[in-house]
Amino acid sequence: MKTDLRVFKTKEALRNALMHLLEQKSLNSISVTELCQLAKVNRGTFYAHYGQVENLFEEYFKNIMKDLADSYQEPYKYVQSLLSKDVNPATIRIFHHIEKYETFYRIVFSKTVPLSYYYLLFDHVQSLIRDDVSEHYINGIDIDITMVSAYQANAILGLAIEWHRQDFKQSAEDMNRLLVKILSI
Amino acid sequence: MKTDLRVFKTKEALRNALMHLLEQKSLNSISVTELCQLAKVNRGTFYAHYGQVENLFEEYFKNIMKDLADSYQEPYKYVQSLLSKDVNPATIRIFHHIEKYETFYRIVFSKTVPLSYYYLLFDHVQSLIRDDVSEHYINGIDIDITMVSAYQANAILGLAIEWHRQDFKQSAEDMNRLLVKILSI
DNA sequence: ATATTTAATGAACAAGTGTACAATAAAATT
DNA sequence: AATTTTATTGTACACTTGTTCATTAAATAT
Repeated sequence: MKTDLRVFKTKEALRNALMHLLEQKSLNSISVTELCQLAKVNRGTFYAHYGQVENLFEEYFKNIMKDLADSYQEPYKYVQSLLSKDVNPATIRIFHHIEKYETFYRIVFSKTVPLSYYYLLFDHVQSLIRDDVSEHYINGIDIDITMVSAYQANAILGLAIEWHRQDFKQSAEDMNRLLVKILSI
Repeated sequence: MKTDLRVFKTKEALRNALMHLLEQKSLNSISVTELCQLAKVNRGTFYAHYGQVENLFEEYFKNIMKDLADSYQEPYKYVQSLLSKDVNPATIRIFHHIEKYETFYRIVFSKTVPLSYYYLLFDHVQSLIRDDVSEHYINGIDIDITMVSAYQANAILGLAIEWHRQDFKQSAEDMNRLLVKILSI
């Protein structure tokens, strides 16, 4: 069953309005009322689809996460010059992905945003890493793969947080080199 | 200049009211109105001190972070049986600290809470780790200590997140053993 | 093309938000 | 103990939130 054209239109209008507002103010300061006024959508209609502004943002979020997964599938362009036994290409791609969607990640890493966004990001990175980890450490029987991937995924996100904190002044390539250096310690 | 007794009383009343409410409902669902009704404090008075319920919570937060720092100063009770060249006692104390304040950390790690709490926690862990890191890697000249400590601090918090996600079913000792095992890989 | 389905609208509601200000009362100062 | 300072209170205001429901209108199905 395909979605009703009217639903598609209102969702699109709301999505566009949100994008415009996000250029001016932070996510948590955007009210349902002003969003609906800009989108020319009835407030009741908004509540029929989303409970709060954050839920609308999460739809956009999912698109970005899809790109993260897609870029993981891509040929490993960036790993050739950065050979190191412990580095896997997936982690290396992450900084380029963040650089590509910098505007988005400035929101995701901003203080006022709910922790749930970080968790969504964490989940994706963790699952990308889990595969590589499980292949690596199949021999060590009683090691908790979930915990190891949680450890490694969040370690890399720690670099991303610090990168954001330093206003993304380094290039994605810089971050790659840094990660390889840390892993080689 | 010491704080006015009235200010102390109202802040105390609000703090107590918040603690009672947090046992029943989540932080983000507590309204200023109900908080003030329970605390028997005028709503205007609340706004004179805090802008939102979260700001009140952050005062409580600072006390917990003080304990985290204090426990770092304590004799290293827990490290004797867990000797490993790369493990430092500070990181090992963290899981016991989290276990001690489990109720609190269930809030800090909950999805609806703003990312700022995670950052406050991150900051403290990072600064605890930074000292050990800088002592370790003084020889490697061009390594960014801030980035390395961000990496390691968040790695450990990754374990904490996964611990929380699994409802703290492991003991703090279990988590210590796990961390040592991961670091020894 | 017409009938049917259903999404969007507008209006109205109780409740919470954030702010302002004069009146009051509690604490600090003399 | 009397005076001054200032935090708290009560009240009011315009606004946002989240929900409900009958009406309208757009899309789908016949």
